[in-house]
Amino acid sequence: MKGHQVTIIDIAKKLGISKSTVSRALTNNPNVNPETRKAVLEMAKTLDYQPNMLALGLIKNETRMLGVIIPDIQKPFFAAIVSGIQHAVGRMGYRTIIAQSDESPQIEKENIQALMLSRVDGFLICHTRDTRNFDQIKLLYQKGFPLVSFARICQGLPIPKVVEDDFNGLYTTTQHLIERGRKRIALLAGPKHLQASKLRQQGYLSALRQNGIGFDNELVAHTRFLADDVAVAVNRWLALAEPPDAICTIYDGGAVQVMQLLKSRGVNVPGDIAVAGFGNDPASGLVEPGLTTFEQRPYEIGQAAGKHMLDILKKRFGDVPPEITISEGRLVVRGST
Amino acid sequence: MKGHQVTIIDIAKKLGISKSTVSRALTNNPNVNPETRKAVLEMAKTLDYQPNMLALGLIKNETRMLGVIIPDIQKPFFAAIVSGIQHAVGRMGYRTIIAQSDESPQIEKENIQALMLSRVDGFLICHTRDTRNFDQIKLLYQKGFPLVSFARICQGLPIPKVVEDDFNGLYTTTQHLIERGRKRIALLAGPKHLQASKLRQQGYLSALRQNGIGFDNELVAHTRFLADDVAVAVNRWLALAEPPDAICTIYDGGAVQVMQLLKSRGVNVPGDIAVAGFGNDPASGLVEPGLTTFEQRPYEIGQAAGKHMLDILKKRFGDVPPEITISEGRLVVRGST
DNA sequence: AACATTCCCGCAACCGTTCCCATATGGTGT
DNA sequence: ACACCATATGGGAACGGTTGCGGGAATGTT
Repeated sequence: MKGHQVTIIDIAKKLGISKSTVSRALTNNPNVNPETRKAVLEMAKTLDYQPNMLALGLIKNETRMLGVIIPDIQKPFFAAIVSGIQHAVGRMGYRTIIAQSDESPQIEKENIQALMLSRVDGFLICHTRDTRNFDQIKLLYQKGFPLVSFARICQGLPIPKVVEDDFNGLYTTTQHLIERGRKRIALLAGPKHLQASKLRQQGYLSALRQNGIGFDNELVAHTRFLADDVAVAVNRWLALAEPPDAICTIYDGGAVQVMQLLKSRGVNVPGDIAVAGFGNDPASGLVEPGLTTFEQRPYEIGQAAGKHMLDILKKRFGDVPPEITISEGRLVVRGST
Repeated sequence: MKGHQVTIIDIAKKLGISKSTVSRALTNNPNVNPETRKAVLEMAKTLDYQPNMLALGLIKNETRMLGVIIPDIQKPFFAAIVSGIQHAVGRMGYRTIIAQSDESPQIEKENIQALMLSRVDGFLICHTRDTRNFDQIKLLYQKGFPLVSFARICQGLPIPKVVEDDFNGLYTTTQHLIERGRKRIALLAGPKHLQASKLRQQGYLSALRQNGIGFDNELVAHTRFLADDVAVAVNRWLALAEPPDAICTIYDGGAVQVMQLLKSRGVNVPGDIAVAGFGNDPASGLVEPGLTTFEQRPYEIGQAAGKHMLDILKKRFGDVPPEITISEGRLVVRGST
């Protein structure tokens, strides 16, 4: 059982002085006799005094805690982002409360509510794949909470955002496949309404257009990033009169699943169909053949998001420009193409 | 900028009653007129009142926050544990502050200090691979903090612990290799002082002994779970007059590295040397050939740890037995053996 | 009608800290 | 001797809630 907490009053009593003086001594206030300060500091050490952050937070109205909302910590992408955020804000003494939405907009909403009650000093949010209603985050904005949006961002709010190199990534990857002589390039996309998915699809389309390759609607499949969606898409493509000779995906997880499906069907990769991914997840270097993919550095995305948050927290009064940071990537060519 | 926070005093003023009554109405205290309560509740809603958890925490001396200390959130094992913990304690309204020690005992110590100041209601700790001094966690115990130790546990403290199926895992895996006809089975272990590594090594030794296979000290290598250590070990084994015909590892990450090294040396797996792992990390199903491994379910380990914590928090006064939970596993046989 | 009981409600203390204001003390300038 | 100032300290309000205690009004009991 936790016994009595040592408070500044205990120190004051032991020393026969007032708690005001103890407080001043502890906070490096100059209006205190050096000898008194020394005595207080010593007594604090011998009593093993620990300041009560709750009381302090009540006065200052800050907790030095940041709320981080992500869909799923078990995805390497989000884990790396979290790590980047923590290392960025940790240096300034901020702690992070991680909340998982499990890709549920409802849980996302509840998490925001709960963290608001916990009086976190700010939010770093990556929405679920299904979030279409941004009322909650707008509410946060209205209430004046420092906000940073990353990866799956909320548009239309003047807050800092950090995103992946979406357009460029798929443009580069598609270009690469075309250079490898592929003519019928399929695209495994994400949810239609998701901005990141849209941009990646635009990159893909742009590369096709620029190379005079006609766009075939049959070759684009939208998924919710679920294994079943991928299987349906691959089955459909393989059943086509003219199946694709390459499959470009907007996420590595999907690419790995595509490769496994093709392998089980006896389709040779890259001989019959080349496969490319996006992200350079740990998995992409492990599969056989290695997956060609557009590398992203989620750790750095996290760091950038964390730094934006620190900027807001610091300048609290001189508004921070709602800068949008694009995390640069590069193509990693492996055996799958 | 965050404007004025709505407090119970605001509600009280608007309604012309005292803040005590408002407080009682809001906390379902029976000593309040149903009509008054209704009025308060309505006013709270129209004013969008949010209770201040800091003030509440100051009184109750609790934060409903739990500190979780892990070496590295980017390791799938720890990410899954964190997820399990969060889902277990989240139902009871507890939030988790995740702190990474980056495998540094010093940072681990600092994290514990910082979270103590933040007045978390309890700690769930997995130590670094190098932690040998457990003074910090013992201090926490003395101070009466609810404590749960998992995976890399602190022995000698009467607190709940959740561990992997260490002994049994390596016993089973080694037995499997022997059944496959392997005679010279090497062991890639972890740090010598780490309890989990010790137990796994004992499982390995036990299986050898039981099958009348002599123990060869040359065939055991200790690592700090680093890639360089693995390379050194593999090089040493391959240079032996009588190289091993199987390599058993105590962690999947090491097994994957071993397989890559062997492949780059032109050694056939499992033809020349069989390889087995521990954990069933996501990677083990992706490599070629698939890695035979002893499955662990880190998500469940996290859940068990979270439940232990809830038990302590609930029974606060009727001590909880310092139970040790072993998370059962099973052998997953794939191509590498 | 007098008294006990119940029901609501307000007052004030408290949690641990910061910070403004008042005050005592001693030294300096005139 | 007096006003004046700097320095060091104490007192108390404030942050936003909870809670024990006491009191007044309404009701029930004899």
